[in-house]
Amino acid sequence: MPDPLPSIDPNRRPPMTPRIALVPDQQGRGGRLQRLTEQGEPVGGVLTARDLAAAVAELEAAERPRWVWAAAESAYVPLLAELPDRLGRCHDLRLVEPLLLGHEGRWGAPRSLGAAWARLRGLPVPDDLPEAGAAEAQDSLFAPDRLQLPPGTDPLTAVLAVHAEQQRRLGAFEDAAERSRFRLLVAAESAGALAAAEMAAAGLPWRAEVHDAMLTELLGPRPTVPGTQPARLAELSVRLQQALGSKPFNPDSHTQVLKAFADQGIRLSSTRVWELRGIDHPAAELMIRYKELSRIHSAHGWAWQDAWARGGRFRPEYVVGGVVSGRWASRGGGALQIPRVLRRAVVADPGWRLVVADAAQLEPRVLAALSEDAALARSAAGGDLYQALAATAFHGERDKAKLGLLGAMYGQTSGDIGPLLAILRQRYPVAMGYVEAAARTGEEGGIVRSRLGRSCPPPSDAWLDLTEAAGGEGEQGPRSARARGRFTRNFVIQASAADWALALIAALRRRLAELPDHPHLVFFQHDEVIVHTPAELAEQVVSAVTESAAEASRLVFGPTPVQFPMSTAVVECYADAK
DNA sequence: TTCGCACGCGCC
DNA sequence: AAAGGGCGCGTGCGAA
Repeated sequence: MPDPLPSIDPNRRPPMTPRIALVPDQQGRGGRLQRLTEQGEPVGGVLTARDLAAAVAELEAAERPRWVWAAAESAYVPLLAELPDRLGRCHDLRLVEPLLLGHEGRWGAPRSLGAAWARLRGLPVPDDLPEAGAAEAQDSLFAPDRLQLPPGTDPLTAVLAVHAEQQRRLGAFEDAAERSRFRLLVAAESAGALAAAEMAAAGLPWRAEVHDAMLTELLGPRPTVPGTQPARLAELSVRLQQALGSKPFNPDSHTQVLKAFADQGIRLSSTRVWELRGIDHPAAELMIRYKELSRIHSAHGWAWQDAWARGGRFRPEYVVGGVVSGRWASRGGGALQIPRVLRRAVVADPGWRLVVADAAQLEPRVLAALSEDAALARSAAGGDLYQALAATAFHGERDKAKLGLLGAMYGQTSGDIGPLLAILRQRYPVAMGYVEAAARTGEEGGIVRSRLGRSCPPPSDAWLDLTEAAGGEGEQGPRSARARGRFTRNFVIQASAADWALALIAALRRRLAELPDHPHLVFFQHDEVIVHTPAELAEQVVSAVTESAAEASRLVFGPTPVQFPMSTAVVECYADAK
């Protein structure tokens, strides 16, 4: 019986894509290949390749298979520089294993190839190694074998067995629609592994001289002696001490700052900027300015540039599935937290452009599609969702519509948001009922899942003890129960938005590969992508983005009146995109 | 000296 | 006036 939803497939020939397992040699450039059926049965013999990249490139061109490997870090990254074209599809065992474990309620079980192999064979299951950054792996001549296989185990044998087992578990979903969506999740997560490796290799174009000029303007010239404070910070530090009439103190120390203000009779509960803003004292403004500049210096200053943005590219490392909701995390350089002010340094190469695209109001649209609330879907049928919501329910007051909807998705209860939530509940009972049901499930210790089937973590033992002890007393249950309710309430939306974004990335990288001259993804941040492209292809890239968003919507949500518009900009500099 | 935590702020 | 989901990371600081 055909699945009700198609899987991601460039040639629209689902679902029988040829599969080839790929295992590189421990050293050298060779490796082994094994053709597989969909179920993971070997077909024919093992092919040994002296030049793995050449063999892979040839098979990719001829068959467009789905490559099966233990992990992209070990199987794809080393090949990347030698392949003439990107690979189209893969099944990444290391990423699929935790998706399956989570769905099976075996959250937290070790996820390496070796662990999956051990479970299959009834062997002692090795713990996962702590995550290692790329720099760490490169520095070590004897990088640990991250596959965690028992000594003497043939990696190809383990890859084949674990892959067959994963395919069996995927096929074991009883509900056909659920199975189909989870298969899509597996394909999309694996596509994420390809995209992440490619983006790390490409890097985000970064003009060090622009960055340097900005730092110099804000902070003063780069200190020649490492470890000394830039001039502006040192000046502010002195002026702070004068303003507070205090002995020298370290403005980076919360305790010392609190004490210095307290000596002036100003009692602060923290040194947060919003709290300082309410203080009528010259030192407060100086402190705020100091924190602004100090933050830029320590988080994205010259040291950061030396470490992460050399050779005209910022090269972070993306961690696919690094957040439980399915959002990506990053390791090194704070890739997902580039301050807006520094976007001036992100500049396309000469003759090239940046296509900056973000999904407008993604999360409320996801809520509309998930909950199938017809009234909310009408507001999400295009254009400005908050404005449409305001026109319908908030007398045109957009701010109130936005605040209310965000509050509903995050579980906010306090402040003057109550009346807004009441209006939303009355006008959009289906959508509000959806998030409230998710919250109740969480409060009761249950599990919720994203649209494609990514599971949230179960409550911890400590949480169970706490809520047990509280015995459901109190108006809304104990604090920890309500906190978990907020988490699961948000999880269904954030994780489903991540599902959609992964599908977008998968579709977009496929469409980009069809264009000449390799426009390529260089940045991905939750609901935003940047493509670096030859200028003459920019409009085609914009079309590819728009089409990919429509494809992602169709794949993840099926037929829905909800639109997921992308706002796109073709620019030379990232800072000009908004 | 090293490690882990709290804080605070950057991004979504 | 503060508030409410998810992260990474630099700094200070006390414990080990």
